[in-house]
Amino acid sequence: MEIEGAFGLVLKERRQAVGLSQLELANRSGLDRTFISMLERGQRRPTLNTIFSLAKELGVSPSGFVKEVEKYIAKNE
Amino acid sequence: MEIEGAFGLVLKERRQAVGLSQLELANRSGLDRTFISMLERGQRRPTLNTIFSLAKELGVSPSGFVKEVEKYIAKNE
DNA sequence: TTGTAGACTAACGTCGACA
DNA sequence: CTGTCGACGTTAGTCTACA
Repeated sequence: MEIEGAFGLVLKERRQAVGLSQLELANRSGLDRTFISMLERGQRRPTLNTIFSLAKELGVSPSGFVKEVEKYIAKNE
Repeated sequence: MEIEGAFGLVLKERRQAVGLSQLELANRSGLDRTFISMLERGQRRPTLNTIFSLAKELGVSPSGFVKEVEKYIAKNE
């Protein structure tokens, strides 16, 4: 499984778990809503700074976030 | 401390610990040597995919790599 | 609420050359 | 071995708008 695809799924999963809409997450993280939409669909690759911004609002550490991505990739080899 | 600065220092530290030159790391990771130079100096922000490529050659998981960055930032607040 | 489209700016990442 | 420079193509990330 490709990295950006796994990242998108983990992002969507965590965002919904926290109960935020894409718009709310966008406003809080200082990112654009349409960009978050593309991230969730695996159409964009986030920089490290973007990962930090998103993780903060999702109540997880950046490394914890990345770890979930790794697991997702490993699970779907 | 800024994210990219911390990332650069951790990258340099781990690369030297593994005993690779920037050129060797570049060749193995499929990235450009001058880009790695800029990363180490905190002048570029890596994407998630770049982090995965580098971590693989440095013998650490991507999340472990990011965790070191977090620690570095926390230590120097 | 989310996806998509287009147009845009800034930055990522490559490459060759030289100190 | 590493930093830097300039030039370049590609993509991250913004913004407005509409279904």
